[in-house]
Amino acid sequence: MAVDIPDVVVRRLPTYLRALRQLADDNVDFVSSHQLGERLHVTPAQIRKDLSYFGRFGKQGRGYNVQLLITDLDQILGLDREWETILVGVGRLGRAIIGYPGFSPEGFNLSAAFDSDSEVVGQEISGTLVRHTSDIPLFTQNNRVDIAILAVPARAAQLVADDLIRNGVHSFLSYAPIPLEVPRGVYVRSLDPILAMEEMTFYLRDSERGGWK
Amino acid sequence: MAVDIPDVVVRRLPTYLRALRQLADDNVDFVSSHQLGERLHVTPAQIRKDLSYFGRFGKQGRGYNVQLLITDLDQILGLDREWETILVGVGRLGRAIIGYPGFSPEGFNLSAAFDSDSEVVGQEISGTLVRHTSDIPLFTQNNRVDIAILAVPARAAQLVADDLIRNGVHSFLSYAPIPLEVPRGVYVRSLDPILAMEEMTFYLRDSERGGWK
DNA sequence: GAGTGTGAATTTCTTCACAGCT
DNA sequence: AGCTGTGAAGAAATTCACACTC
Repeated sequence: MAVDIPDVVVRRLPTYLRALRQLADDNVDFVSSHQLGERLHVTPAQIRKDLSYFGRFGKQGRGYNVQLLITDLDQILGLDREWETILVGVGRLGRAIIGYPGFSPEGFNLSAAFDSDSEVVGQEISGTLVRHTSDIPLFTQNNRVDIAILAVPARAAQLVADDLIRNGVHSFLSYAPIPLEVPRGVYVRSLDPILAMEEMTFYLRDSERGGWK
Repeated sequence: MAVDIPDVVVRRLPTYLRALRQLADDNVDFVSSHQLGERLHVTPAQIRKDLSYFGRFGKQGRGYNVQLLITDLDQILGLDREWETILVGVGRLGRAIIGYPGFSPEGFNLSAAFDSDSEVVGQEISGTLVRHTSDIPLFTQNNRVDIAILAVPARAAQLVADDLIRNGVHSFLSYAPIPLEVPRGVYVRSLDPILAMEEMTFYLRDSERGGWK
């Protein structure tokens, strides 16, 4: 049972995994924390320390076996299984998400899409049938839902999330530009372009042409 | 000249600003760090400390004047002006971004969109003409570009970024699921759904039904 | 010889606690 | 009386540095 892993560590693991997969594609067998760190702009010590929370994966003098470490990280991150996801909100962004080919290779299966607009309900988009949001309770009763992806307008996001939580969903990837208010034990990750942009403008603010760091 | 502001602080400011705007909409005149912190699940001390990096905005015994603090944060974050942005990649995601109504109220003006697919070049989407990526040099010569939003496939992202950097763009919001390799002085913020999902599955991994925190 | 794993040192970030202003 | 702003304390994260293993 994972006990006391700092959040920042968990946040870095997927990036390590991605770099390792790339190395594997390039038929690299072993990689040192130094080499990996160079690729990712992370110090070698950080990589070693991060991994040490989970076990001992390296070989002294050699580094890490790429394939083995991929397998281990897959298991640590829970990527050695399928995750059932649903999408709520089938507007322009929702459609882009449905059609996004990146989820399925990682084990994320989009099992259903929901919208409240009767215009779009009943349509099949990129192979997924769009259901009415009022069908959510029935669907969650009969189907496993591990993660809900929210692509609804800001004003609807909280209500939709509340509804999903009531129906047993406790993990969200939200594209809505508002902070969702959720009870303890519900996990939310937010992808908010506005927050990201506003953070950038701070650094851009008084730097016409480079060199503000 | 802003000197030594921790990154984490800058990352929180936009969330404060957002909450303050909401309070302003509700005609709240003054807010204490305690009240604001409660809304955002942040400790009052953190808010006070964060703001103290930039000046003294509060009134003892009263808290912060909401309107005034909004104005100050707007200025601190550089949101008291227009920012010229361009979009590269007009696929499904790119179209969603072009149509997203959230950017313009924050002062982000999408001045052009680019794609390499001749099918879409020349089309006007949500009022923005799509140009060919080969027009980027000419465009950047004649127009200010503060931030480029990348919505291109992973395999194209690095090349597109390199090209833009050569043409003087040094700030990116990237939706591509790869870590962009950029020279010093170029700022990249990445919105990567896969990384976010993989972080979540770690916490979900061995918790069927809540309580893993 | 090369590179891990890890306590210890260091740096960074957060919280405390209170003097001082309104 | 109430709440800010901030040094100082405390906690967390990162980096160092080296004993140890392959």
